[in-house]
Amino acid sequence: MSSKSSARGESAVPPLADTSAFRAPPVTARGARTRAALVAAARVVFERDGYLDARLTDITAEAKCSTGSFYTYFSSKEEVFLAVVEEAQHDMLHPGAPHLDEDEASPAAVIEASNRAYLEAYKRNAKLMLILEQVAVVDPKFREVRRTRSRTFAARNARAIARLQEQGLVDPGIDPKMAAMALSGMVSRLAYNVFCLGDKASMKQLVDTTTRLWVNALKLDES
Amino acid sequence: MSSKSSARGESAVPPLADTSAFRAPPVTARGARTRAALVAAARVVFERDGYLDARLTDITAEAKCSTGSFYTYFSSKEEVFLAVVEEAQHDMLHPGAPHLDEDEASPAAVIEASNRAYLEAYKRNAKLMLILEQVAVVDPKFREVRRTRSRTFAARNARAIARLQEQGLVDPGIDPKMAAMALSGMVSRLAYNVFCLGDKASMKQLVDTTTRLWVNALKLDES
Amino acid sequence: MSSKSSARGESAVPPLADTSAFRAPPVTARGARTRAALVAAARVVFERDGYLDARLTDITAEAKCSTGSFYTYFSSKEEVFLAVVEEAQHDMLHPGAPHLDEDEASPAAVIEASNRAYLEAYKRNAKLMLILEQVAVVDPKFREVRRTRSRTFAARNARAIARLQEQGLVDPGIDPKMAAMALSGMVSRLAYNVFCLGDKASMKQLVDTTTRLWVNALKLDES
Amino acid sequence: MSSKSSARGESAVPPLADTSAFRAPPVTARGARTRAALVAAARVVFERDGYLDARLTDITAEAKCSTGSFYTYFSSKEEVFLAVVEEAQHDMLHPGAPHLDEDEASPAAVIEASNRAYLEAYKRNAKLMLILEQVAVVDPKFREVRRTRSRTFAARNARAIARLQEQGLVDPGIDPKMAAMALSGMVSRLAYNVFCLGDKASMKQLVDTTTRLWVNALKLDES
DNA sequence: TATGAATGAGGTTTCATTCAT
DNA sequence: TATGAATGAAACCTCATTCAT
Repeated sequence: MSSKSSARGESAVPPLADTSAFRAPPVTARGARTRAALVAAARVVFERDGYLDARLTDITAEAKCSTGSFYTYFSSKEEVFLAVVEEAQHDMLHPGAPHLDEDEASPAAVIEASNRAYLEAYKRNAKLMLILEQVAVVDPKFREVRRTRSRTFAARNARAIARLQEQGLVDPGIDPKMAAMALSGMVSRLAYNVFCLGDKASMKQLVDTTTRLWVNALKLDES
Repeated sequence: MSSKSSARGESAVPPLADTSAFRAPPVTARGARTRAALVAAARVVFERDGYLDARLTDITAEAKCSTGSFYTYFSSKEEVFLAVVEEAQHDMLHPGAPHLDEDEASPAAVIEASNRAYLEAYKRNAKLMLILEQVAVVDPKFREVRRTRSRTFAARNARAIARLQEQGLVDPGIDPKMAAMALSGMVSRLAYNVFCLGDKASMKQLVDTTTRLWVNALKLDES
Repeated sequence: MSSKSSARGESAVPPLADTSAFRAPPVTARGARTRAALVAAARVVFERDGYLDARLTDITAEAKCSTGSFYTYFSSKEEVFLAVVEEAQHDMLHPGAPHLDEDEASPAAVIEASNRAYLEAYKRNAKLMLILEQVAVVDPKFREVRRTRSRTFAARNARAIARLQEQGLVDPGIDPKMAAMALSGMVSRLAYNVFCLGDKASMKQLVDTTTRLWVNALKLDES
Repeated sequence: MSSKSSARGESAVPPLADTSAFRAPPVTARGARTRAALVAAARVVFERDGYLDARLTDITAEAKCSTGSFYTYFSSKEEVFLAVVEEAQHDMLHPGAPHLDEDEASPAAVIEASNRAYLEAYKRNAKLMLILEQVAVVDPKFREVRRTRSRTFAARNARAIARLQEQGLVDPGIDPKMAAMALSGMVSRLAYNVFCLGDKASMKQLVDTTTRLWVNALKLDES
């Protein structure tokens, strides 16, 4: 259970948790295949049944392997869930869509692109995010996973706001960290309400509204 | 167990659920005391252990009565939880603090007072809100309770924004409903992050930031 | 889990363990009946199948009650076993047979009566003693139970030897405690070998041999 | 797996079991090394975890070889344990210490030397003896191993007592076999209590007490 | 109105052993 | 001779709810 820090290259994204002390990773190709099948199967089952109602035997059945094999790679339901969430989290934090060149595009366009990317990634992973929200309430480990996402976005946005303030484009009376926390939260809560809880709004409405409110809230000078 | 709306006089707050079909309310004074003790005990146990880990026997033990007595007043765990949440929800929607007179105070002052009242009510009920968030994910009935709160606030705010637009004080390009949803969500998500998940921010920071962002976002004319 | 000392009146026998913190004892007659049935059933199953192979469901089936009822009275297999062993231990330490009056009977007769009583009690409880021996190796709690028995006998015998030394009837060069430990061990090991492991010897041989060896070993003056 | 006796030359020690039908002994030097590493590792793991809790994977990990390799040399957990116990049993029955010359030394000195040798060998192998005691209760094959040790000592002692009776040095009223069984048991039970269960006594106390009690019990004429 | 004993379904987890490479 | 992934049966325990007293 010792905590070895695992370098992840230049990525600014902190790892979800120390997974190095868990089950040993597979050394053969067959092992890797089985493990991957289990993670994929787990995602299916978790999204279908929720965390609590997901039964390990359903996961192994879906992965077409025996119960025992599950424990070759994971030591508990919690641990597969972490593996599944880690994949999704990666997609959330690094959506494939190419970022706009911040030097060329207008700040408003950058904000719009960023909000759209976030909302679309959220939509792709909505079911899992719902489950994560539920588990995070109960399990501190997953609470941390969830907060890692929030804080990563908030920090990213705080830096962007500060930069715009330096350029004289944004209301200098604003605290970049608090504003970033509030505005990021606004977007994610909206995403949660719409994609997870079923509030009604189109993607266009979401992108337009969030972008306009960001721009207004920051008093972004669009001249 | 289905949720029929039942008028409750002039209150604008929709009831959480139809409680008329549940257990008959206590008729004797002793019965009323026992029931009250159970609700209080349930709040303690739910806040301490969470919904799923709360055991009925712990609640009855805390209330110093027998297991059987529980079923004299409630027909299930769900039902006591509803009773507990109903109390808290009432406090959230009708915080004791006197509202400013909207006709005399400036719009910004009204927004600030409103945000402060919300944040303080959230803080008082944070533990329970956390549990409710968890249960809402799983149980549609409580999802409804949660959304009732969101929509009550959003609707209230949407009306206020529309009124300010009519008075020419707010950016007419804004969709009052979407903006209200987004801005209310911003406040509640902030409250959730800080009071439930432990993010760090002072009450002053929260009130100042949310107020400024609301004012900016709406392009509220403060002249 | 707090450890309340429970007085047991004038008995010199220490309790096996603190059972007061376990499940609450039954308060109704029906409860007492069920609990007693479970203990009796447990003894049957443990003696038949051994500790490890004893399944809780076999015990409840034998006691004609549901699995759940088991957990009303005991929190684990370990705990019923303790209850069963406690009964047997009581029989071992207080065999019903009336002790000889030590003032009137000759010391050798007292020794013989004592050895016979021990051997007969051991024979009655042999199956359970075997199981206890097995469990004691693994579980410190039961190791303590087992040592309690050894030490109770050794202490009792040490006092008797010391008294005889004071009366000038026994070799003064003997250390009463070590001798008692050794001679008590001799009898119990013999009992174990014969009644548990199947070595062959008649009760008469056992009583005669142990008595003679005790008398000789202590150089008991029989004049 | 049945236990056929197979002569092993002049040794008076009966073999524990027929090992000829087990896995073929290693033919290469590497194989011999692996097998030896497994036996050594098994002793470590058995002493540390007990028989039941010892996992084959722990043994192979300790021996730094793969799971599969285990089955190249042993066909089951039982079989390694037998190999481990056989080594220890050999040490118990043939302690390296040179026996006194029975023709020259006094009988009491022979008894003392014999008891000391036994107690010291027991001390060396105490942990394993504890495990064996546990397994013997459950598995007839190991019960036999254990009884082999008891009976070997008892028989050896019975012959010695009979010889001393023939020489007129010992109480003729004693049954040599029963006395040997009882007195050997006394020593081994003492060793078990002190070295396995943690009763307190020094080696000197043990040797002095057992020797004196033997001498007294046999009414050994030391003139 | 109060009591507390009884119910019972069903998922998680373990690890000796096999066998394809 | 060495490797390590795959197998799968089997049993403990929980706790919301009922109901006889």
